[in-house]
Amino acid sequence: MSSSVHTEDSQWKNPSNYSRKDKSLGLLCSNFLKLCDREGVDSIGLDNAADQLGVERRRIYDIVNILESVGVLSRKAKNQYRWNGYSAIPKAVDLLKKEGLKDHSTVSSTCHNSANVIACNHSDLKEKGECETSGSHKNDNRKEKSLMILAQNFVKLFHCTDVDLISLDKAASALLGDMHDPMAMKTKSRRLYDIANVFVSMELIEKIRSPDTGKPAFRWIAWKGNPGSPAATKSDDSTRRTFGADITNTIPKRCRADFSSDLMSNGQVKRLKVAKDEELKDKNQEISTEQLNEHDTKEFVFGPFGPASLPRSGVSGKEKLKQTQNWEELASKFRPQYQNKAASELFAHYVEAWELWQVEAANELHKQHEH
DNA sequence: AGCTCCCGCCAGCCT
DNA sequence: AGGCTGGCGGGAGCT
Repeated sequence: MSSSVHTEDSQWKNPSNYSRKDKSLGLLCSNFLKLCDREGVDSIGLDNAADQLGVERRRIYDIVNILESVGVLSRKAKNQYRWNGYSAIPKAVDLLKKEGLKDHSTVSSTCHNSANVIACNHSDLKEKGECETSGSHKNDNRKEKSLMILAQNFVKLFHCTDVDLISLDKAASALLGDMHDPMAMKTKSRRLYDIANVFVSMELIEKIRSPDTGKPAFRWIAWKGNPGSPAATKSDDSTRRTFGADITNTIPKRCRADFSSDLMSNGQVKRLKVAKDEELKDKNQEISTEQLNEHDTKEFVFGPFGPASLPRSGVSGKEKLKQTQNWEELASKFRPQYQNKAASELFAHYVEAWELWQVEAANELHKQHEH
């Protein structure tokens, strides 16, 4: 099968034109997301993805593990992952946040700072209550070090601590806990780069240079944005690397005015956003379930909106219109954070589909009233 | 020169 | 036993 998702894919096979950025995890992630985020895609086979993306399977593991950490994917079976979509992120992050805050209160007596609290927490979304202090089991030790757990802990750093900007050093040492062996730090940094590049390509975080140290630092931007902060309103290209994940980040950083009010604090904005996202997700799940019930199968699991060509769900016209209005209201308050090209196109498609569907629903209701 | 991170080896797990 | 999964660190590209 040909690779339609490679951007400029001709040169990367040519050694003379080889550029490292063509193989970056961030770019690969973007391509992988393009591959998944399409009509009719419900599950993803790793082999298939690797083939289509023209990379070895090993790289796909990295991507899926990180995506799984924020709920975008979930493992279905060996070699098979379920595509949950971007709309799953807020819920997953909220879960992580709750988990992180809960652990903050339970282990804060043994951990010295908020960053270490995160590192002390070995649990993940699937395996709660397994925070073993000894780390005696090899398996547990391995799990603790897994990219998914690291990614989740990385996310927690942003959501369970007061810090806005997390430096590479700080993140690495936080993810390491009390251990500060240089080699371990180096290893952790490598993994951190992997995770960060994927998150950057998803535009969940951005990488900037710390104004104080000039060292790289990360900021959560997906919806925790502070409207007044410089990085939230303009792109700081001078401080950003131009290869790797940043290749997908050429567009100035998102405008968050749509879902952040001047009258609200950061926390309020975030809580509101999470609530909205959850509501949106719940509605989406409702609709998806109906679609699936009515039409066989695993055919479609869409993102936040269903395309116009979708079969009608079983809800009544009135309910449908009400649902439509709710969605419209939500859509007007909330704009997706993913402003890379693929996500923009996808969102444009959803909006268009949604408008069509809305008109049809209104017409149908109108007809019912007349008869 | 130091930072960044791709690449693939290989150990552990699963079927 | 063989395939799958993914931690890990060497070392090359990049700034």
